[in-house]
Amino acid sequence: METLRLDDFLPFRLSYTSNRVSGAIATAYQRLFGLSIPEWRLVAVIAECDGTTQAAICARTGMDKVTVSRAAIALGKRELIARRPSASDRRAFELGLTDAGQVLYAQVAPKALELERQIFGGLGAGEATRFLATLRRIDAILGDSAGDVSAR
Amino acid sequence: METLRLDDFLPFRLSYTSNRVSGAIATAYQRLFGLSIPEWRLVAVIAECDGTTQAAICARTGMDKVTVSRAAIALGKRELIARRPSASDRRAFELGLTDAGQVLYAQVAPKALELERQIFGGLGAGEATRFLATLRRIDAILGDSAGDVSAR
DNA sequence: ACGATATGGTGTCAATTGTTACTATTTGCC
DNA sequence: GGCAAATAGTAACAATTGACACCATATCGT
Repeated sequence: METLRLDDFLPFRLSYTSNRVSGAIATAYQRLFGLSIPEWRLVAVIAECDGTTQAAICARTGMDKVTVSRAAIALGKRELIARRPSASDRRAFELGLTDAGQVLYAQVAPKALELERQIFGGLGAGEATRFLATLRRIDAILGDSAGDVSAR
Repeated sequence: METLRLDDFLPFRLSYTSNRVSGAIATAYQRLFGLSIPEWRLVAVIAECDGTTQAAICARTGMDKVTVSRAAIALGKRELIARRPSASDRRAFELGLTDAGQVLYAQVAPKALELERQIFGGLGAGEATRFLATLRRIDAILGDSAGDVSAR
């Protein structure tokens, strides 16, 4: 039997490292801006693409629609985003940053890039690029199948 | 201002892919063996290293001690692991697989390796190796500092 | 045009997860 | 030897998360 060593088992190591990175980032955002990870993701997506809807954010980020809904409500209450009823679909909102949201984003975005550099800047030349490419290849292998590899 | 694109933002992509992989694995283990991810990790560690204690498992896997405690109790109830009071430290248990646990492990381990191959086998030659090495480098960068990058 | 079905979004509930506090034992220090 | 501080493990609680049910609107087939 081929042996199994947890230390070399890729799904474990991936989860382990990812959790550490997420923890570090989450702490920083909470402390600096009072934003949870879902909330800051919404801010980032909306800044990139004004007028998106919650469903579009779900598709793009893989977050659950309930998570997105809660984050949107919270950001709305803090008046960081505006939720205008969509003209073309009266069930949906078009999400946009308010002025306050744009001010926040102007602080958040550079900080995000700085954190990224702190963590991934120590990698060798090309290493980060290859790493990102491999992550994308894994996504492709998992496919659009909601991720149930074992269902065959 | 250097632009921030969520699609290229490494902490996000890492979390995204890791969640998909974990989800796939978790579903498979739940369905096949009725094991949660913490539980199957305990089985794997104990199989590798008979007589370990819960604290050692925490150190090795980064899991919270409460999580480990719960998993150990659950596995004990199912009589997959035995929890013998440690001779040298009467607070601790020495954990070991029962006969039933070993039977289970003999099924679980090959399946784990097969799942790993299904997901990571599609990567190019050396790509998986480099990927693992990069994960370890990231761990090293984060250091032992409980992961608070922002605390400076 | 109209009924069936799908979709955007939210409320509610259950399960998971982490936080804090606690007991029992051990270790280090005087 | 005895007391302070640390550690192994657990319990009780709080917060996060996701699953499910639901309403309003939109889309599709006929």
